Amino acid sequence: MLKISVKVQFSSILVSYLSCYIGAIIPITALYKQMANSFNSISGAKRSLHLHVAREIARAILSGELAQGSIIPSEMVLCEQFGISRTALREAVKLLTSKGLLQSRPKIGTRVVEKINWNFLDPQLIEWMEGLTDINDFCNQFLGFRRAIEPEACALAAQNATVEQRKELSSVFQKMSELNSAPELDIEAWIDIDIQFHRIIFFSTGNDFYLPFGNILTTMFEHFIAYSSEEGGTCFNEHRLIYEAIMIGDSTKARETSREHLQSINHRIKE
Amino acid sequence: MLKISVKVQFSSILVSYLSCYIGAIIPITALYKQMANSFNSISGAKRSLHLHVAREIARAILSGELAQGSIIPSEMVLCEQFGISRTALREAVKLLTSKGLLQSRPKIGTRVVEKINWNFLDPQLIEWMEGLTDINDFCNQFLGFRRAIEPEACALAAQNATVEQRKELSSVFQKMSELNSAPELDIEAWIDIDIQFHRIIFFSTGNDFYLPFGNILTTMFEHFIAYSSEEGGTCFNEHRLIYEAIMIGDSTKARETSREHLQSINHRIKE
DNA sequence: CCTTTGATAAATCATACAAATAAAATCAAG
DNA sequence: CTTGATTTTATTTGTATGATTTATCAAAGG
Repeated sequence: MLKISVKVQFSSILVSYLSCYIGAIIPITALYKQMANSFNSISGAKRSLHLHVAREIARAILSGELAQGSIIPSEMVLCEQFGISRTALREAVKLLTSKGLLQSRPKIGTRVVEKINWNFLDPQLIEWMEGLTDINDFCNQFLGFRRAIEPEACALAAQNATVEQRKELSSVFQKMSELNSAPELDIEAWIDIDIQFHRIIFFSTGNDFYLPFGNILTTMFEHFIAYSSEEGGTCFNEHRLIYEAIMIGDSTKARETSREHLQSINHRIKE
Repeated sequence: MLKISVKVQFSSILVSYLSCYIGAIIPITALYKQMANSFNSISGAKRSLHLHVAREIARAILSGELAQGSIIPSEMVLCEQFGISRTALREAVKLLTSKGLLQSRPKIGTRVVEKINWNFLDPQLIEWMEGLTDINDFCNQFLGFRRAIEPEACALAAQNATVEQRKELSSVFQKMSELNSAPELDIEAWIDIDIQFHRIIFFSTGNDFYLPFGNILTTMFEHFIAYSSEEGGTCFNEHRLIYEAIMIGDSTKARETSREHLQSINHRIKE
């Protein structure tokens, strides 16, 4: 713990933010250690101190409480407020710098970068948005994005998937088929296998730029998108069409079926 | 500088890597400070020590010298090899962890994550690939990726661009037109304005998920893709068609013209 | 087979010093 | 006295280092 005298004047923004999310009076270290276990299970994101702090700062940025272009409080001030060492804080800042949220220079301080430069395609960043945006709008934007990516990915997969990948896709589809024919839909299992289905397609494109979308899709499904049982049922046929097109290597058909699939679905929102 | 005695046995992989890229004998700190100025101008990436180290480690991973799933040498060993403090090394590792390249746990060490989880859509990561991949293949993959993203982005921009964004696009197109009608094509200026043209389109989609592609495209153009003068000429008409479609809000036409543009181009490779 | 214990590597803390630079203070020329 | 250039100073991030804590594997012991 730092021993310098407390400066009374500091960013009112972050203070209000802190009191909102953590409570500014109790030293965060104690509070954190107290909560560590209960939080661990929720998202697995609080294992390390710097990650916890990074998340808090990121959410302050994403929510707009720390305005774009503004200078956040200096390292010393933040260390006090979070009750952590400079090492931990700096690692948190480095993490956010890497994602395009912050940028720091000597004497100037650490600045919140313009939204234009935020790396929205980072799964961790997407996770951190939970509860900060209008989920409905967010999911619709994501859908508008999937409509660009997935049809092309399916077309490429139909063309480039290796034998092993086709086998894997086949076995996943098999499980999908079993789940679908069961008397009652096991939603948990369906979500899991649905994610796997789409992941394999991205990995089968033979194009490195499509790889990250497997994780992005997974994050979105696990944090923002919910299923209804009817939907799972109706979706199966569409998945079958995509599957068949990829397996026979018909890229045009794969693109078409995927496009139709994405036109028909309407993401259900969590909670 | 660490004062512990040098352990003779360490990862031969990283050693060979080091001797290859930096030279293992001279302390890196000195060497780095010597090179700092000359490097600064090249990419601006060497300003800080941890960033420099992060880049080196990242390139060792991207090139495959540090195998996926393998454990990299411990902090102490790496500190010695790079001649830096643990602080700097840890910040470098945090940076790479944030990009999905590394993951570290107590007692285990720091592991290279599977390629599946690498964040290929991070501009910095793309920058670091310079010289490590077959550029031709890399650019073709990128083209296969643009073919998915850009037509949709153009369609969305036609639909959602604000008045200010349309004005901005218009002014950029104006400059494009001037450059095109000049007796001799100013390639530098054309690249610059071409990048701006596409950036504005991404920013005009009204969809946050498209925002990162502005920077990705910029990075690719600046580091991997070269222009020939004839190409700039033939491209102008295609840009005009896209521009007009967006300005009149015809999303279908915007999608089509963009698609045609991407079908016709054949990325020229740098050098 | 299960539990305990020890060794090890990362995680965090605390402190010191270096480097960069914005802003203030100083100096020089008109 | 004013103005512009220059130097100095103060502040903030950057780097280094050693101590301490925590998590986890692995081996010893019940």
